[in-house]
Amino acid sequence: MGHSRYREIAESLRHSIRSGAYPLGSLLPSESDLATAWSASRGTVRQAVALLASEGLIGSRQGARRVVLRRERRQSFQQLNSFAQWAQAMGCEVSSRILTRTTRTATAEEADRLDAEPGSDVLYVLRLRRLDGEPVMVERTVYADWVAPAVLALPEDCVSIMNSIAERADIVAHYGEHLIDAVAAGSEDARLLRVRRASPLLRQRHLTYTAAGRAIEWTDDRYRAGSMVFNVMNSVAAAPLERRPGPDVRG
Amino acid sequence: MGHSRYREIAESLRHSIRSGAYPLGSLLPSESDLATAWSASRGTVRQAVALLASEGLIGSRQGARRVVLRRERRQSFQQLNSFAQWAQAMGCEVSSRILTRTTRTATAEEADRLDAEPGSDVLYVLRLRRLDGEPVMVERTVYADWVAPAVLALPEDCVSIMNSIAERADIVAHYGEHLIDAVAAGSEDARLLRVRRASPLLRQRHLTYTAAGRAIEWTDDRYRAGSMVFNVMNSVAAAPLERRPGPDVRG
DNA sequence: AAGTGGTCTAGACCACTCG
DNA sequence: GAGTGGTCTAGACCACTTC
Repeated sequence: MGHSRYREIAESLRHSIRSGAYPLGSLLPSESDLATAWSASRGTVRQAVALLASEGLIGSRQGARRVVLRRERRQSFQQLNSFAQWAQAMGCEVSSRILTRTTRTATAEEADRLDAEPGSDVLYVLRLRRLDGEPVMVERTVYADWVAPAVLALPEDCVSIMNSIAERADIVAHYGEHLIDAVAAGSEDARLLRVRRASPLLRQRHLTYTAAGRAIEWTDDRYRAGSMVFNVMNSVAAAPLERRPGPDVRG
Repeated sequence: MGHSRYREIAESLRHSIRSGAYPLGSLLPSESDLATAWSASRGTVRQAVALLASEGLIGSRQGARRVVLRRERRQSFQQLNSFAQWAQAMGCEVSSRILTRTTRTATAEEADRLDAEPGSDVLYVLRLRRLDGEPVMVERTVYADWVAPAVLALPEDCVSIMNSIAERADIVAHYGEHLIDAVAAGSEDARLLRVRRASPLLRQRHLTYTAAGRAIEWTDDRYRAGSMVFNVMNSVAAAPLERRPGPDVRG
């Protein structure tokens, strides 16, 4: 993630947008103007503006100047994957407690998600997570067997498991897949989050992979309604988020 | 969306991945191999694989071959923005009915979202949407005043309002911003969706813009729990989705 | 008609992975 | 050390928007 010419140009444009030098709805300079201003080739300038477009800051259409759509940058991979890093970036005081940590046989779905043998062992972890002291999220994770020893070695108030196993065991997340829907609180959810049974929760299930495509964990996170919102920008050129039919669309 | 060389290459690779010629976890040919095979330049090949990466199908790391992460393609902008196009692509029979269509004064939030004068008029539309006959989603939309005439002219069982106003009034959506969370069903929601009051619903609010950045509509869609799931893939290189704090994170 | 972004080429050097 | 992807250049032509 070192410095490169196009990142430098992108960072400068990002700063100009954030500071209001290019207000919302205004037009960016043309590619050739930027190229001469930075004495870079047009290709390099295009890499810079493509980066901003992928962050949702600007939009482009053939034949017209690029337009400013947002002022602020979208958050990083780490912040989407890690509750702790998201919360800390927002300036909230985050705390976590592991309530259960047991080795058990994987269910059929868990084995499938983790790409493990049916009937093999997984490590199940139940955690309650708080923001500024308020219980906000219940997290239920199964870790693949090869990750389990690193997770078992952590203290029960560990703030970021993914962070810790990256540092201590060199297990690093590179890709993630996320499924987002709404569910009714079960009795355990209700007790831990201090809400009524069957009240609405926002659920984010996610599967995390290494760079080589090996599954690390499969997680079911449930947020108290009102405590979190997911946000996505899209355009005709790119639609990162997808809808899927739920299991009971038909009757 | 015409054909171009890199789209042609991307489509071919996408087909090879889907058909299993490149199985999950396998490595793609190198850029130079692809370039000679297609007698294209390396730049063009890079555009093709960048497209697949943006769809979440493949991952890349400097120095290593590209790896296959998924078999299936992510859906399009239209399918994220339009319930009708999403449902039709899945092969469901979709029907809609407009229950209310009234002109009223915009609330402060609506005026803000639509970038309109406070106190100006908007068109409010309440719709019930069904998949295969089952009520699945309640949609509440406010349209900007300049869009209202086109919407008022549509029949009450119009399947896709965005589609219709694109064809008839040349009002075309280019960008969208989406906020996803969970809410409890209100009494109107409960009656229309045939669920209990306060039961969980998945809410997708979205703001739609034209190519010039002008706001078209601000919508609150509520799905019966279990009828829909949002899906997103991310990587260290790109995180399209973002978390946000909800209004009541603090106590 | 002029300006702008979209596509494409044919090179080059560097940083990184892997055996 | 060989192979691979990441970055960059300096051109070219085309499609589209704008006036």
